[in-house]
Amino acid sequence: MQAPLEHALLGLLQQQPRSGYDLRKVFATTPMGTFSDSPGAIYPALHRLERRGLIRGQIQDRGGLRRRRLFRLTAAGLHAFRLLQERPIARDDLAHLEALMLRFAFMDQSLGPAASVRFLRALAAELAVHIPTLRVHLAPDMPLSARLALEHGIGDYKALLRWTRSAVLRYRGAAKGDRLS
Amino acid sequence: MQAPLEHALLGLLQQQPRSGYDLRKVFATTPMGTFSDSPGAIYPALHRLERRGLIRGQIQDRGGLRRRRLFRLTAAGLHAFRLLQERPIARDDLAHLEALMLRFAFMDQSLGPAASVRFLRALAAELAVHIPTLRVHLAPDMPLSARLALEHGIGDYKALLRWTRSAVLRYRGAAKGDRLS
DNA sequence: TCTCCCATGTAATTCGTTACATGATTCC
DNA sequence: GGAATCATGTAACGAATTACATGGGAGA
Repeated sequence: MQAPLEHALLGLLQQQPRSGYDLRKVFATTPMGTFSDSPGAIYPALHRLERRGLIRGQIQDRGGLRRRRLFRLTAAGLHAFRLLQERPIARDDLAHLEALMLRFAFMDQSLGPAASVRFLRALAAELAVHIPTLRVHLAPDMPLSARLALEHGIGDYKALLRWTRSAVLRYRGAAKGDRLS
Repeated sequence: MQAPLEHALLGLLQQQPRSGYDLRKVFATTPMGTFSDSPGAIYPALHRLERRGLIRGQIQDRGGLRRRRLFRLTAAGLHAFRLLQERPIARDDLAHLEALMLRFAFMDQSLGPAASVRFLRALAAELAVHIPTLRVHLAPDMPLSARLALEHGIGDYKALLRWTRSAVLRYRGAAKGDRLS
């Protein structure tokens, strides 16, 4: 299972049980808005995950109000989600940074802080290799807008690399804070 | 036509005539690697664009070597591409920055530097409205990885805002350079 | 001969989009 | 009474993915 939507759904359901409507609201109102909140995307995806045994929906009858289905991860679903979270960072993943960041956002809850730090280090290593390959495309005769766009792209990866380092430091700080309290 | 792939293909064909294979190589070897270079994506997309009269493929018979089809924009295709490039920046576009940057990369060639500057200003205005709405989601009790990911997202938009301003200055500098030379 | 690169295509399947359909409750 | 919100679904269509198929040339 490669599909980013299903990955996101598993991550959100791992946090807490939610209904399809709850999930739609997450996509409609939070920074996870890269995903569509349309019912035609979400309900079929939930049914697929349920058919594969990764989630289970429980109908709630709440006197009067329309019934809703609360979905939660099964043991198999939790396992599948952890596998997705653990998978090593590939070269092509750098072309989809939003997906990587979403993965990282769920990292503490799925695999714990130590895995988060490992993820940050692996990401930094990939970035260090990738960034120099981008500069090659900076030709002297490009249109200015093309050049600026490419410069922005490179700057973006460099900023991400700086972020990975500061994020590792934040984990150190958090660990020290734990010991002190 | 909303499809990002078709938008990218029109942009690349507007730069110069290319074959399907040429286009695949662009996606495989340049920073435009967000798009798939698989033949199952590109050839059908080219056929669609040709059926709609936006591009025209000319078969080259090059004694011995396998024939290739060189595609170029038609007048209708150029018009359609300009419309795509001109379209105002919408709120939801901010969730897909890569698509926006790609649009900008083609801006000088499709609409000229004045349009590029207008685009940068419009983008800055949208960002100024959008960034404050993200901070709301920084809750005190988030897992650290989630918090760091969100902080990165916000920092990313802020860096983009700074970039728009420096890019406008680069256009001013370029104009001044033109006058001086 | 074998592999790599050039070059174009199709078929099966899956997934997302748009639009439509339904139905209850709350608030004005 | 009408609009907004809660809540779940389906149908038609379009498009991407993966995998397969084909065929020629160049160089080891």
